Amino acid sequence: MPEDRLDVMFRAFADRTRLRILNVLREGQICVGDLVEVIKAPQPTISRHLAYLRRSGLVRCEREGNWCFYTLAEPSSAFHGRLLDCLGCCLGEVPQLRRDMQRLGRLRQRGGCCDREVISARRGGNCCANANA
Amino acid sequence: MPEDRLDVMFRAFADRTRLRILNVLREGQICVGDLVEVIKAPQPTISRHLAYLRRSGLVRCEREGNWCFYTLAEPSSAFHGRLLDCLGCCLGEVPQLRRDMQRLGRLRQRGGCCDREVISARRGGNCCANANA
DNA sequence: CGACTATATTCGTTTATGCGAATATACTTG
DNA sequence: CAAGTATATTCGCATAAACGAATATAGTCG
Repeated sequence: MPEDRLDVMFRAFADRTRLRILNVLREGQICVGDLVEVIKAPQPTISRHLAYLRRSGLVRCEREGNWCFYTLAEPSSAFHGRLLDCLGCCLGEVPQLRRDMQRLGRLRQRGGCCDREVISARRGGNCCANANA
Repeated sequence: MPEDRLDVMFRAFADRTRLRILNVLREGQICVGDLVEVIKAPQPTISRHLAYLRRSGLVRCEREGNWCFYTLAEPSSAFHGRLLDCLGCCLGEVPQLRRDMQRLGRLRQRGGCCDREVISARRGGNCCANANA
């Protein structure tokens, strides 16, 4: 366990985009495309922050077909656990996080980009508003 | 209460020197000169980090004659409280913090730079190894 | 295998952050 | 008020961190 793991974790929380991602993950697993929708940031930005969070040990990623589902990692130490407690308190202090939760709720209702039914119903047009194609 | 107060607090913890200062403050109030001794960093560096911590609301400062005594601020929110809980866990994960505590202990034994007895006993030579004079 | 979708990474640039050196300020004491 | 001590701030620089744009990779499906 590297000596600076702790600094890296604190830094993860110190960036607003990463904090928002972590907060969204509290509601359970989510795929990258849905995160892009909820956070409303470009996909590469989200992926880069997710990479940071992976390296820091705060999130885990599980691939399923084309999709990568991210979840909060199980606390690996007392410190890690307390940090997640902080996360729980953030909602009360940052309106932006509440707005994210609202968007997440609406997204869940209509089915995210990796929802099987949604996918089969969809003819053309891709999931996460990639400006690429 | 500014919207980004929370980010600022997280960032306070994300710097190793500031984390060390906060950890030392858990033992009670301390003057800047003693902090310089314990952390073993130049005085302007310490003062700059203390300024950051003051602005973030994490520490308070009380002047007494020539000395400024710093203490951890009372938690101003649930979030703030949880953040301090994290701080308590850091000791178990960062050996450097334990070494700081040892230096602090030894310093307390022989009396810090603002110890009245030490001051009166001292003839010439200043407190905090300022390279200025 | 080729087209397509979802996600990840790289590159170049901008911006934020920390530091050393120098200096300023606040207070005390003679 | 002058000298001395403790602390704070400013400035210039070096490094780190975040971002947009472009591109690469991994998987699916026909």
